Amino acid sequence: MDRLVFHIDVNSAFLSWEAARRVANGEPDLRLIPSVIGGDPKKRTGIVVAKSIPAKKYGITTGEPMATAVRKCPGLVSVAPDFSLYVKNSKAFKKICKEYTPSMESFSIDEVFIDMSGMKYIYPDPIKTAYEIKDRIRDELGFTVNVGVACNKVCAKMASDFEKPDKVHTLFPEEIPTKMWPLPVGDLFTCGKSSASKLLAADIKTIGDLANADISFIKMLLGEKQGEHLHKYANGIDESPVTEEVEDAKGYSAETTVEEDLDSIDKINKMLLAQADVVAARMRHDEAKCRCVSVTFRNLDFVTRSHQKKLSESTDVTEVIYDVAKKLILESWNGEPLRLIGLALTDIDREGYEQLSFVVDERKEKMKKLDNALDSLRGRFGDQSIKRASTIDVDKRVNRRHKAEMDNS
DNA sequence: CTCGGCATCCTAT
DNA sequence: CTAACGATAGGATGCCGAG
Repeated sequence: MDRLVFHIDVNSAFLSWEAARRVANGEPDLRLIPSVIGGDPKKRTGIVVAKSIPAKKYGITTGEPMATAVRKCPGLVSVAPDFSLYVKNSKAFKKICKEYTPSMESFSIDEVFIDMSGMKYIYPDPIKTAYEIKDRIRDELGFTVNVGVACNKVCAKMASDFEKPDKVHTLFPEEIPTKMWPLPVGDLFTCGKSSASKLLAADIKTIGDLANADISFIKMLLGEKQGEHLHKYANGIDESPVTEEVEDAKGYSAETTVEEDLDSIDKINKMLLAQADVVAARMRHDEAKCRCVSVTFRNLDFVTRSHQKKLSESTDVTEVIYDVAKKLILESWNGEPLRLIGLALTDIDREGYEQLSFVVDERKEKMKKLDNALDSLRGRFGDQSIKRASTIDVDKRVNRRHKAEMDNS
């Protein structure tokens, strides 16, 4: 039995949400002028996160440095991101989507899949329902979405990416050759830069070329998994279910591009402590521990390296994590200046109770109490309220925006 | 030969 | 003139050494 899946995607989400707020305040509509959401163009970390359609006409692309965007369009209006606004809008948008079926998967802050297969009797006309959802979001919330209607997630996602904004598109099996196959192969979901260039080198230019190519040849080109996936996607095949449950995190990480290069072990360690503090607190909030710590760093030539270590025992103690991180950087950093430093905790352990040992490690218990005290203060006053004295001077460089702020009410 | 550990690459929003 | 450029997460892959 064929499924019925919708993919609902907010058009230029961050920019639309900022624009909708301004319009509600009687201010001009950012969507009608060349505008972007992005960082400070004077800082090297400033990139374009979202763009208006007029900005796109100047050749401005998502992800490009703010400085080049301004060069392409001197009058460009740029607005700094406001994450709390996005969380509010995201929730409102998902609430409407969820009214149509119990089976909704949050794919990102601005995208959902909904499974409408079981809704045939309540919503007998899928296209009409798709239009209704789209129009309700526009009229009630003040921003537009695209809806893709298909038999599986990949086709629904490809369909929602057709003409924008404020559109409903279908991609049913019989439409695949005409609507999807003519597209450049790089437009296929999960066909990124690397896969696209390998395929192009083999003269596979369109999704149709890929769909009709020999599967074992594609696997040879792209590797076993990626080859299999892309070949199936190109043929419109995707069995993956729409899943409501939010999966537990498999890792916690923080990385920071610094404004001033890190050229001493001291500066690096301060960053690592600030990151250990933030990332371990997030992990503890989820009642998780990690068994692996890794550091990542990037030099001025953009060469990125990483070094990791598996622990003999899982931990959630900031101090332990920081100690391992210091050791890792000591073992792997060659002294060259760095533009980025990061800390990741993986190999997550969610087994409830830790084993009681006969010998209680007093030091460990004390550190744990300190962490708990810090966590509860953070819980009450927010992440910013408490800092270790030694990290205060680097703290403003640490980006504390994280998933916990995004998810969950 | 298989497996775990590790470094790196790829992809997404 | 070029290339320049985020944070976070998950998965894949290739290599190496141990058993």
